[in-house]
Amino acid sequence: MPRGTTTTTTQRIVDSITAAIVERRLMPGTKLAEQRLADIFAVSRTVVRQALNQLSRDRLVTLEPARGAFVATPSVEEAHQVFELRQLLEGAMMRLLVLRISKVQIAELRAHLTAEREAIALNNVAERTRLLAHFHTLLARMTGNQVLEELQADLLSRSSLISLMYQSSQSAAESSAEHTAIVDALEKRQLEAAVQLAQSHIEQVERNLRLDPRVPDLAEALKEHI
Amino acid sequence: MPRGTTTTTTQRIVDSITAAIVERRLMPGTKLAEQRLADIFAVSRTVVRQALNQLSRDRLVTLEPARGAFVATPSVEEAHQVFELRQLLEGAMMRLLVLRISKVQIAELRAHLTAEREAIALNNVAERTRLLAHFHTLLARMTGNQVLEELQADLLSRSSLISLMYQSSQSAAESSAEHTAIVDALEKRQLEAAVQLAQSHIEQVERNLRLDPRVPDLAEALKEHI
DNA sequence: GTATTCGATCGTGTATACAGTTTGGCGCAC
DNA sequence: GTGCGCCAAACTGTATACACGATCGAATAC
Repeated sequence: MPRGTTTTTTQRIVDSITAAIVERRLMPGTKLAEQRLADIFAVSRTVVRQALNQLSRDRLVTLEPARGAFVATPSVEEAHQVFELRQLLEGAMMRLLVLRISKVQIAELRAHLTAEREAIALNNVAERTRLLAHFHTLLARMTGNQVLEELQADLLSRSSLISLMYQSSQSAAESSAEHTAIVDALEKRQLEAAVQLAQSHIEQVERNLRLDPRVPDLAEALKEHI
Repeated sequence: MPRGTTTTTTQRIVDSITAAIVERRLMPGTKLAEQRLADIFAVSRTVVRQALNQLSRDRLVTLEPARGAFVATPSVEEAHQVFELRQLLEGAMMRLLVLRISKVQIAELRAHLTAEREAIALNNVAERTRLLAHFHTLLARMTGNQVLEELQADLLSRSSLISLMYQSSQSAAESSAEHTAIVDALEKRQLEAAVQLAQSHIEQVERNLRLDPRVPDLAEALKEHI
């Protein structure tokens, strides 16, 4: 299809596969054969390859030479490193935001918090998951630093994959309460409190992953079916 | 050079172009036509396209739809954002390293500092530039966090492009002295001093860029030639 | 019955072909 | 002489073709 939307074709496939991964329709480790994807999206392998390359840069899929593309299976170590970096970054962001954040932005955050609580009250799982992640995107955006915002988006998508791989037992209500505490601290310009709250929030998210008892996927899968 | 040890054809071309950009053989704004690159590297456009896509993800080239690839010309704003993020990150790294760094690692840093001073004494410009950047790679590596290390590599390559675009008037000797002060603070586990030194070092690097008098390239170019 | 090797099939890696768009130049009108 | 428009060359975006390598199964040897 050579028509107009030239640049969006690849992106459409990237978005589609990303959504499929995040929404658990594609489980970690799943093979992504180029021709099958090409058939599904009614494009050539060329475009699919570009999409897979992008996804591999986002660490959502891994490319094994001469073997193909697979939905990424982040290791426990990688998971820890991602969350450690997020912890550093959120702390640093607080230092910026305490100085910079405006009343309008605080109001925007409050509105977001309300939306979070609504989705939780309605038990709208998909929406509440999206909103809980989007809170962090908002914070990054409010620094006014687009490079930082892009980095945050990167880390969030990786976190998303990690969370669904190591099923999180996180309580959404607790998360939202922690978000509220962070906004409170920001509003009062309490630097140390904001940093502390933001960092322990991320720590909490990581702690609620089932990281410890994991064994390689293969062994575990076999155990189930003896 | 940021990327891993995979020696595929595509990676070879990415590395080659990256080197050319960093070593100023390809100036910002230069058009990178696919067929010409394909001829030069004796491969097909397919491979060149993959390489250009990777480079655009690294922000070393920009892809304009239906127009082609160009060596990136980071804006003043983007430059500032990159350095702001680096400042945050280096500060955060200091907090980790003050807790984690070992005597062996300190020794490694000392050895590196010696190499820096040698290159400066010999006026070996290429080597001293490489070493001054590599100091920051080393710090990132010593956190033991590979995700952080990759991010740092990314930011350093972008900084490199920025530095050569907005010709830095940085004194290499001063930079190296600041590096030494950072290592001293780390060795003595002086948290606040280390953070302060690391951040003001990055600030210094940014301050030595010719960022201020810049206007959009077009307007400036016209001004010169009235 | 188990292990090993060989062959077929499938899939990736690269090259090439084709269609559509942008760009720069030439000519024509004013 | 200047400005506008049209045409051709060049280039990008996508599809297709082909070759090499990997994976899996079957058949054979032990």
